[in-house]
Amino acid sequence: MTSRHKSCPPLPAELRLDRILHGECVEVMRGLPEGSIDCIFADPPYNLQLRGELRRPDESVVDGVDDAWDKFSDYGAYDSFCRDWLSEARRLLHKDGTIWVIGSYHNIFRLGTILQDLGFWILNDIVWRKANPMPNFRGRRFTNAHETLIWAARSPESRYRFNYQAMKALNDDLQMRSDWYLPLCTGHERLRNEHGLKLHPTQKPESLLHRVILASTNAEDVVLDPFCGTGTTPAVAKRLGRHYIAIERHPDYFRAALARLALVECLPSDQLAVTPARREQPRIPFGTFVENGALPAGTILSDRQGRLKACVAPDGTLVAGKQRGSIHKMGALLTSAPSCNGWTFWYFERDGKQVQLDVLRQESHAARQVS
Amino acid sequence: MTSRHKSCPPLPAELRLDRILHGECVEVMRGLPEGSIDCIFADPPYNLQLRGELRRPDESVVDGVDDAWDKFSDYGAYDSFCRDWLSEARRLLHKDGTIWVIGSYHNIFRLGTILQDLGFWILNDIVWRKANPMPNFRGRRFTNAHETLIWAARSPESRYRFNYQAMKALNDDLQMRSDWYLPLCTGHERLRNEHGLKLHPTQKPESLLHRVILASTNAEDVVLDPFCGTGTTPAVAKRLGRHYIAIERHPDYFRAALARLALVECLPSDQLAVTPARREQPRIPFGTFVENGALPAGTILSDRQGRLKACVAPDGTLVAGKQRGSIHKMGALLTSAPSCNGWTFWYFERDGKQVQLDVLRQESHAARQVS
DNA sequence: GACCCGTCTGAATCTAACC
DNA sequence: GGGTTAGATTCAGACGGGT
Repeated sequence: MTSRHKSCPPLPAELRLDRILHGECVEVMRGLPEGSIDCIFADPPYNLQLRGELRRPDESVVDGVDDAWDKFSDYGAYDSFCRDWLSEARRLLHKDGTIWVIGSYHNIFRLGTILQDLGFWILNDIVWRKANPMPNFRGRRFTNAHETLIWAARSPESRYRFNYQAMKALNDDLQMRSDWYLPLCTGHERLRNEHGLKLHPTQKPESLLHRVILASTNAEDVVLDPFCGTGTTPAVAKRLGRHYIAIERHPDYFRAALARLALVECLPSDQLAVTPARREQPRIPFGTFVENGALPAGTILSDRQGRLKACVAPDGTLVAGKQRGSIHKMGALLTSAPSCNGWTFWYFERDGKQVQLDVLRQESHAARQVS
Repeated sequence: MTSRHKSCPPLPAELRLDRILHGECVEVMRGLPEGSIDCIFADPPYNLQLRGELRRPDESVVDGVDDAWDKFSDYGAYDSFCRDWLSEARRLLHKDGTIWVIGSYHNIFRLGTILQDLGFWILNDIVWRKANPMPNFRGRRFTNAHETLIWAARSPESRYRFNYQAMKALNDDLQMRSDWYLPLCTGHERLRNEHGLKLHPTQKPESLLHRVILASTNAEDVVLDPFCGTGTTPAVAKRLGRHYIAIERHPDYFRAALARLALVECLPSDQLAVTPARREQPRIPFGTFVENGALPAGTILSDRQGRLKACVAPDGTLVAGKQRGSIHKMGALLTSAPSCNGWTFWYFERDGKQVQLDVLRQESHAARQVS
């Protein structure tokens, strides 16, 4: 990529850098000069359409998002809102600039379609796999354990920046994949008010922004966040030696972001080094081997002596007589033991020999390159 | 969910099950009866932005790749094609039916938007994390290591099927998350022609369909795949004891699918069962245990901490002070909770120990199985 | 200080059968 | 079809207090 700082005329006088601006995002963006931004990160309202109160099994109430800023009358209103701010975003982007947007299934398909329709060129969709998502309390869906980011260049012709080697280094010298495993923003990082309540319902973790900014910008590039909330994007940008412009409408969030930024210092330039990636523990559910046909449903397992037998069901449970349960539970049940490691207890037949279940897991670990 | 097989009039004579149909998907779908399908899996053509040559869904080549109008017209043509087949899909779906679509960032945002606009209700977006994705050779993007599935009900009011316990069992007794780690279709599973070349460019792994079908259908449900390719969906459906209707246009794929299905056998019905939903187990009224003397009238129940007490009345209600009601209502009343599961809330004394009420019910279920 | 245990919480479109 | 009620339903991680 030819950097803006090399290929373009000097910045217009009206672009003052490293500021958080208080106001409506589209209005404020209209006041910024065309082509002046290298990278945009945007975390717009999700239009969640939540219907009622949700309680955990222990009857405690989930403190969900019920703020007015997330409510839209219908898809049309949401689309119109997004076309407006994304059009402004495209005007502000340098011709080689890129944009990141984050969302969930409620809104990400609208965002992706509008990006494509406006002429952006999608480079990747990235999955933020949450280490500690909220469970599905009613057991009616899969646990919603991820959010999606779209990374797009201003146009198909953009010679965009991608710090390939930095991403590879961040991932133990393997190419960085499109699925990122990161924890939620909790603990001390989560900003709280004087009552100890979260200040913002959806504060993003700095680790996420760290990876985004490190991947797609250079030091001294200009990063814009039109919905900056409590200031995660400008905070990480500042720490990593990038310039920032951030916009926030809500006075509480705006004040919190100002205070937060005052405490952030830019890393010395010789320390803008990568942080090590957290590797996930590879855990392989037994059901995996039923799905992939290594142990198809109907297979008979036995214990080492061949005295106890059980049949594999399509969902990875074992069945013996009228009883059904996991490999561990059934091992315990049939031996009247308080507990049992099903991986080492059960055997299956392969090439006429009895093979311990755990062998499958070991083989799978060996084959598995990236967790 | 009330199954189609219980709540609906008999299938029209024209719905002949367990067939692969040769033809254009929309045309063939038009010939099938409304509301006759329980679940649809669709892997439509991705078709966009490939190798500088753009093709419309009808395979005609779009020229003028650099022309903005043609790009728009290409998205428009793709959208129009998808609105057509998704509208037919919605007509065919039973009111409580669900649909799965799979795609990549090239098309999944168009699909998601159209699904929402047509009135489908998204339940989850699922990320298929590929165990062995193709690396990014040019080092200009993140390794594209996943595809996205959208799971949606026909409408927000659909009482859709989700085999929660089976999915939990498949994942070592933890809720199944929205990110699935599965290998690509390779090796013996990959269909090849006489030259050893892969027969279909994007054959999906059976493990993916196993999870999809197990999660969202019952045995004997009807599964439709409008773009069945080499027949992965009908093959897994048949093995798992589901009915199928599959559509394929390309004669080579159609023939391969026919040959493949001829070799697939359905699992014996006693091996098809998965962990049942507790909701679907036979209900046992609490009063049963008062009648049969297991908990005679006059028995004192307490909560787990032993702080709240209530007395069992002859009709199976509980009495505390001036208040009387079901085990659930009294648990809710005494804790000021909006609701309460009395089975797990109340304890009684047996052999000097506090035993949860639900244990009685479990013992009764177990006894019922044996008899 | 180390460890255990109980408590709290997170972008959530979160019930279904019966009368 | 609407209202009522039975009863199904949670995982990881941070934090704080007690041993």
